[in-house]
Amino acid sequence: MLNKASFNSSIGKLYYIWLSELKVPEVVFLSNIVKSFENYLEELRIKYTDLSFRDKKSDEIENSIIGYLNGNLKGLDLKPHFLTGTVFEKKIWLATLEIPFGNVLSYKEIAEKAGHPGAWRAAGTALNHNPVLMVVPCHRVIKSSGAIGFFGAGEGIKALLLELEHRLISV
DNA sequence: TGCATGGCGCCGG
DNA sequence: ACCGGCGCCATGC
Repeated sequence: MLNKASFNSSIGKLYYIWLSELKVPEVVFLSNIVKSFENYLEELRIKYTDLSFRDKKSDEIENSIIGYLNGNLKGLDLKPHFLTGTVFEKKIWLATLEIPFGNVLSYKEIAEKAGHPGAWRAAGTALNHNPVLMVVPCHRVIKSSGAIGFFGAGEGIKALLLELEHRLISV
C-alpha cells in the first residue's frame, strides 16, 4: 500500500511517499519541490489529495530525516524503493547509495562504479531523476573539478547538506 | 530512426 | 584561475 504525506523541516516542507505493510519503512519518493511531487504522483497515477495520512512508518521516516538534518545521526538510515527508473538510472542510484556519510564522488566516478565508465554525462541526468532526496545521497556527487555541480532541489541545499556532513565527520 | 537535450569532463588559450 | 569548445552517453520525442 502506498501512502503519502508532508511535513515541515529545516530545509522547507518535504513531501514523501512510502510503503506500509512492511517491517522496515521503504521510501518511494522524497522531495522539497511540490511540483516534482505532483509530477511523481501523476506518474504513479495517484491523486494529489489526503496529505495528512500518518502511521508508525511515517513517524519513523520523519524522525529519521529530522534527526539527520539536526546532525544527530551519521546518515539517513532509510531504505529506498524504486518504482520508477530505467535499468541504467537504478544502477546509478544504487552506486550513489553506497557513498558513505561525509564522502563525495565525482559524476565520472559514479558512472565508473555503476559499470558505465563513459556515461558520466548521463549519470548527471540520472541523478536529476533521483526520486528520493537525501535517501539516495545525490548531494554527495560533485564535479571532477571540485565544483559543487547542479542540484535539482536547489544548490543551496546541496551545499548545506555537504557542510553538515563534513562538520560532523571531522569532529 | 535520428536528433536534441542534459545536475559533466577535458584541453587550450 | 577561468572560460569556450568539443566530446561523451542514456533518454525521450
